[in-house]
Amino acid sequence: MGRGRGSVPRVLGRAFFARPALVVAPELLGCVIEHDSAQGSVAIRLTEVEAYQGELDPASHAFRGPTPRNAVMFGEPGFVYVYFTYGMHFCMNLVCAPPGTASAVLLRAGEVVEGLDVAAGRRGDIPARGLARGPARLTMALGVGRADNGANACDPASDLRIRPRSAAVDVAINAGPRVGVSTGETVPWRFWLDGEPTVSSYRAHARRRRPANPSASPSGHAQGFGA
DNA sequence: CCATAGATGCACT
DNA sequence: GTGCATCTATGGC
Repeated sequence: MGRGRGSVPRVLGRAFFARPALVVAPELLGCVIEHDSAQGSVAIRLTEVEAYQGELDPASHAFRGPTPRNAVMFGEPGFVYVYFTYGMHFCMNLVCAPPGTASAVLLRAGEVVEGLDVAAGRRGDIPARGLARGPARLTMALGVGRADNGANACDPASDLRIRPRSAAVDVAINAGPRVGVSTGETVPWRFWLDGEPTVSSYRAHARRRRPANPSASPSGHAQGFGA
């Protein structure tokens, strides 16, 4: 499904990912992640991502060096790092920077542009914009799990691959603090497309037994650059 | 819309 | 044992 007979899907190249996550992340907005499975293909146009800066980044799984779990992050750019969290959710990253540098971009949300029925079968009968609104929801809608850890998204023959933007991004790219992270960093490492209903609403990580922070931006559609 | 609680497996201290 | 790069259900406004 989704490709002409005998043609090969166009994918982003290794060189695109062989740069720091902070550079790659905003350029991924509008690109399309696609997964083939026995149930059919699902494609999602990315509307929200987050950069993780490996050993420089206290919030990164790679902050304390390589482990069996995060090994893929230290490997080839353009490969997929899938992790399991909260006892029930999978989230997926695209690895950035040359091997040895654990830089990666978390895919946080997107718009299902192909395989709507397949995605809905996995996520249930909810408004379409909610199918991939949130990193674990996006992964579920795609049908991605443990088995996809280490897949090469730059391989056109891969079941899990990343396509370039099919159209220019004609809205503002917003930047803000990451979700679930409290490192006190001043650099905004979360990026999203302005006005997208598929962007997950921002919550300043519901810390256990701590009052809500009234100074945090409560909206998923917060201000853009320099605002 | 917003806020909170509970679920639940596992990597790592 | 602790704490998750989270989600859903349920409650209030």
